[in-house]
Amino acid sequence: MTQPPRVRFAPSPTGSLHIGGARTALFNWAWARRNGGTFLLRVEDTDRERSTQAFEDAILDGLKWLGIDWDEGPDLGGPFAPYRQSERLERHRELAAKLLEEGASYRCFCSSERITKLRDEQRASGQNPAYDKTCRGLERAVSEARAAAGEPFVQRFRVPEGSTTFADDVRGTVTFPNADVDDWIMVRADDTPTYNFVVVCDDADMQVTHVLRGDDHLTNTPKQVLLYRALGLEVPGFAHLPLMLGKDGKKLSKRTGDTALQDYRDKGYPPEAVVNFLCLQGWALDDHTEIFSTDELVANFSPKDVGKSGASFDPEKFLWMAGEYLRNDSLERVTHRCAPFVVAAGLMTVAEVEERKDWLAEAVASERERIHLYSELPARIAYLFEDDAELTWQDAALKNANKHAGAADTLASYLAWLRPRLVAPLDKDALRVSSREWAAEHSLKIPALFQPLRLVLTGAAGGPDFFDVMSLLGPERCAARIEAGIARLGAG
RNA sequence: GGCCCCGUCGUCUAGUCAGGCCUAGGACACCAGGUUUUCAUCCUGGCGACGGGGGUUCAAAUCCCCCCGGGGUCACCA
Repeated sequence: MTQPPRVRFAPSPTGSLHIGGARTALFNWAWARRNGGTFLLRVEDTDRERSTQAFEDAILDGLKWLGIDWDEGPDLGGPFAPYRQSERLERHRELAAKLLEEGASYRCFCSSERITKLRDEQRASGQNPAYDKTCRGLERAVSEARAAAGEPFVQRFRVPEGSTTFADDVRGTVTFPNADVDDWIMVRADDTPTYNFVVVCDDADMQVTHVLRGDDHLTNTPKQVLLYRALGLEVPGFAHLPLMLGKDGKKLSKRTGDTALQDYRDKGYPPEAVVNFLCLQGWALDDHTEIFSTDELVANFSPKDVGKSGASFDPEKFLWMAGEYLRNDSLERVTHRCAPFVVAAGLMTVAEVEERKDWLAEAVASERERIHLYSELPARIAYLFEDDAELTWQDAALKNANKHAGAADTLASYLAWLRPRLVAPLDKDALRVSSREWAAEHSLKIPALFQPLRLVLTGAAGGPDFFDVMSLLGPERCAARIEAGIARLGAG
């Protein structure tokens, strides 16, 4: 290994962070961390119309949420500041002027109307749309004179003959015939530089050694490689990551569903699960490991191991993975992360969450194996917040209870026995055992007691062990629910 | 359409570079059992793929050719 790699993630703040972009960032970051390299962030905000500070903030926030940190960036600064493309305009112009001076690029006075017409005609006659190089042969004096006279022009790159080859860690050696590369525009008529131009200027200035980015940039690469050479710069290594596809097999787009990272955050996905799942789209730790930590990613990731084919996003597996993380994480952290959703659902206030932290943790513990996302908790524990006399009974639960004749009497009899044993804190294990004994002594099958009991305590057909529920409810509310239930069952 | 890329269970993938260890492994989903007071978790088992056709070879998911299918890209967007 030579120098530690310098890699970058360069989002444009024209929208929220896309999960495909998040994966690209993640791979870049992992590669840098694995090799003791540098991971930098550069904001590509050259599209002044659509770029906003709010999007930039949201993108950085999303990366942080995933646990990605960076060594240089718009917020941190660094040795190659500024890290916002719009702030590097002078440097871009300097390099553009140099290229023009050297003849590596040329002024093109063709109007955009002419170009559009040309393209239409080419397409109509079955040709490939490309600039016809009308201005390529303009003599320097003529070019200078027309520019001096105020005639508008763009600056085009003079693509040489031959072919362009570059190394790609994912695809191997890639070669494009230069004949297929258009004399592309570097600087627009309004004197602003275009993406393919600035990306090279900035990557070169920031001494980026490896460019890992989406596959959709593959055809831009020969243009950029040619530019590096024209600038007399060393060409970096590339790795074009296969695109993440939607269910329809097409490139994920904002239209086909939840592609914004923020959506997953809002939905209550654990960020660790998001990281893990994203990695699995195109990369695998080995032949059998599904769940792995960020540390394991960092210890093993290489762009050379990324697959070539696109991956269709599978929401079901994603949900499963979220559940895995939720079940295996510490109770404290799961509780902490569930709390905002409990508050948002109106079940508890922020103050209550703080005061009854242990109680909430107990509630989380009672339900965590039944949920996949933090956001699913409120609905599962809502029954604990209901009025004891008017608990909502689900049909399935009532049906189960009614399977047993004399359910109301059974409950009444059980409550008489239970009441003195309802204390706080509850010895759940002891009560579970003795309750079963009670049922046996009264010649009752276990379900004949427990199904009616589940109905009156939770109102649901399924749910946690109800000695957990009793503990959560506390002695008074527990008794109140059973009493109310007996009355309701008897009346029904 | 031109150029480029990709093609292993429905999905994510291991295996392809260095042909035999692959009667193709793991995971999600699905199905069937087991555990459990219920639901869920968990455990066991099952279902299920080398896109097709030709070669090369003693031997091909792996190498070659053709076909088919899918995708990306062709802006004074990034």
